[in-house]
Amino acid sequence: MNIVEISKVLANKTRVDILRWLKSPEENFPPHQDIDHFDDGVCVGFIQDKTGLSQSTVSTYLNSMQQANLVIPTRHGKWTYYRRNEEVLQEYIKTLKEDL
Amino acid sequence: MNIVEISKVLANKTRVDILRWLKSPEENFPPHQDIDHFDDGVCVGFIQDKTGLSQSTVSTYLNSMQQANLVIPTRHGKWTYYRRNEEVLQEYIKTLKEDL
DNA sequence: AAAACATATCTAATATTCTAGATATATAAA
DNA sequence: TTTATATATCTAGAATATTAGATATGTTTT
Repeated sequence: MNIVEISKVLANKTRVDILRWLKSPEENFPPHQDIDHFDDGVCVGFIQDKTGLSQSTVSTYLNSMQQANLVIPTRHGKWTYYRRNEEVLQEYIKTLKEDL
Repeated sequence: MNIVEISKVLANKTRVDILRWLKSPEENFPPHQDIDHFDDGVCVGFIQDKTGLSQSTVSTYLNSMQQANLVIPTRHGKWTYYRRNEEVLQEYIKTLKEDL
């Protein structure tokens, strides 16, 4: 867990928004086609629509968030679902509280 | 209090180090010339020495940290002392915990 | 097997950050 | 009141981040 790397992710409004949206997917996204839950998160296309940014930009953002271990991808057929990594998010906040 | 602006400050190792050093100045810096406490923080020169970076870079860093309200400057004669703004730091962590 | 769809990666242009040297300003010392 | 010291600001080059279009890859459908 790296404070600087995670802070870089949070240094962008869209990426912070994505993390917030993923906190309650049922409130922020339409239901998926094949499955009726958000246990593995939300597909890239839905996140892209919500941001209004290009597909490649959103994919790049999600990749950087994954590098920092803030989200976890799961492949379901042709879709990739992303969900929050609550452990790392908690650990980040705990580290800030204790070390910063 | 702006999550993105503060995260930008924390997205740099040196700036995180400075905040940590300022948490316990007596452990991290030599005593000042004119005063025998760190109530108003630490002068720029001491911080600069500890970072190993140029004077202008450190001054720029401290300025950005002040813009984000993470540190408070106080002028004492020809020196400027910087100390942490604990309220804003606490508020940032609280906001992350609640909103993120 | 070909076409369609979802996502990832590559490429490149633009914007921002990083960093230091030079210069300016403010205060103290001689 | 000139000189020295501490810090801030200006300028500019290098590095990194932002962003989208084009292309590649993997999966499903026909």
